[in-house]
Amino acid sequence: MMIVMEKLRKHIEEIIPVSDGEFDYIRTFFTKKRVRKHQFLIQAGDKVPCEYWIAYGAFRAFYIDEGGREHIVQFALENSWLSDYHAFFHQTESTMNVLCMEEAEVLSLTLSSREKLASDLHKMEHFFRMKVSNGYAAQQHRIISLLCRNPKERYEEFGAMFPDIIKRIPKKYIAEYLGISRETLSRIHLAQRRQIPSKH
Amino acid sequence: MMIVMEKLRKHIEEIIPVSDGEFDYIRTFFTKKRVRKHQFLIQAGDKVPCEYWIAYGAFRAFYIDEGGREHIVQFALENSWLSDYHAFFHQTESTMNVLCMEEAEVLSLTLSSREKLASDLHKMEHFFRMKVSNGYAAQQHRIISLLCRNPKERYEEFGAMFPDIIKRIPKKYIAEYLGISRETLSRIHLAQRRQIPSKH
DNA sequence: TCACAAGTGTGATTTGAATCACACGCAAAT
DNA sequence: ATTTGCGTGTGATTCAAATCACACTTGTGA
Repeated sequence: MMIVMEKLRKHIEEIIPVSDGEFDYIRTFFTKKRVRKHQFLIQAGDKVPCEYWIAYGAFRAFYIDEGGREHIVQFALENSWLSDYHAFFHQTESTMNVLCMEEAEVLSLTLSSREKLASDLHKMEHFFRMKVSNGYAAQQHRIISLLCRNPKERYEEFGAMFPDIIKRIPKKYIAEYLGISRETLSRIHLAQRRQIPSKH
Repeated sequence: MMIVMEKLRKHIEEIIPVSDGEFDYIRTFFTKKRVRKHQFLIQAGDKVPCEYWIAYGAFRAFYIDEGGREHIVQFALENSWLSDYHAFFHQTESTMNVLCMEEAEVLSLTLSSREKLASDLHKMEHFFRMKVSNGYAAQQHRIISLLCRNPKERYEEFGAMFPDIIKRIPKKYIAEYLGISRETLSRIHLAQRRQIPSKH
């Protein structure tokens, strides 16, 4: 649908101005894809030719450890970019899985397209730099949170930062993101509900 | 010293080719600074006008939590870039401290210089994008390590990835980086020495 | 060179969170 | 409409790592 491309344009224009002519060029690099719930966008062991921009829908990117436990690396809702970036940049096999949690529409961008876009249009190089810089700062925040805060504090901070995710995503996955057991998060969550009695 | 600038040029040329003329321009944005052991490069509460490239020396960037405990965000040895990037990008007050651990020489770059350099020279925009992309991937690795691995595994992984840091930096700081208590790391370390008897 | 600080080792004790085990309600698939 | 599975709540138990307490060793600045 046209709407998806228009949405991408809006997203890009949050960082850089884009003329009609430029966007006609930019759009040619992207390929639209519909993804259904429970479908994998990336599976561990796959080559990772693309990164994805989420027009709408919800994904989780997770890593499975030796013991078979899932650990969530990233949640991605609309307007997020998503891939196994290590595998994507180095064109190696993925160590991560990316699974669709809500029916989605995404635009994919291959590495060569991305690099061509960045080298052809200085402003797109700038756009990608800004995006990854923000991601870097956000990840640093998460590292500090993992190092400094206990489960309760991490959950509260997460809730304050991402109220939309708390509402949409099952708690068990929030627990996997925060490095907390399902049960511990349930008890924290209960304690919170006791403090703030329901408003209806 | 000239040598420092030459070293910077080599560092940049690992990513992009740079002509003599270009480098004469690039170098004008950087300011050399000597830093002594125990000196702060950034203190929590300071404005953060610059990021720094380490020509030689060693720094630790750490965050102090409410309980007064230090948590190490980054070690930076020669050829690393270092700042409180959140505060730097947003030109707000630092929440981190950066302390010199070994006499150092650094080149500082203000935010406006950095952005001018990136917008004047497309290839420098590319350079900075590559740098931050690599940092992003490295941080993601660290997050996965914090989520998936126990203290022993984290220490062993760290040792395998950064043998130079293990040698140069006191173990107590490694512990703070890994989110482990000093004592636990000491016991892990002892267990390792028992397994691999000393070679002399 | 001497004294004090910083870093490390090691035992005993405590504790926060994981794990185990089970029940219950709701959503989705047939 | 009903069965199956997924997400959640909750108690009992275990356990890994933090904390506490102290000694020893090394580095270093006056």
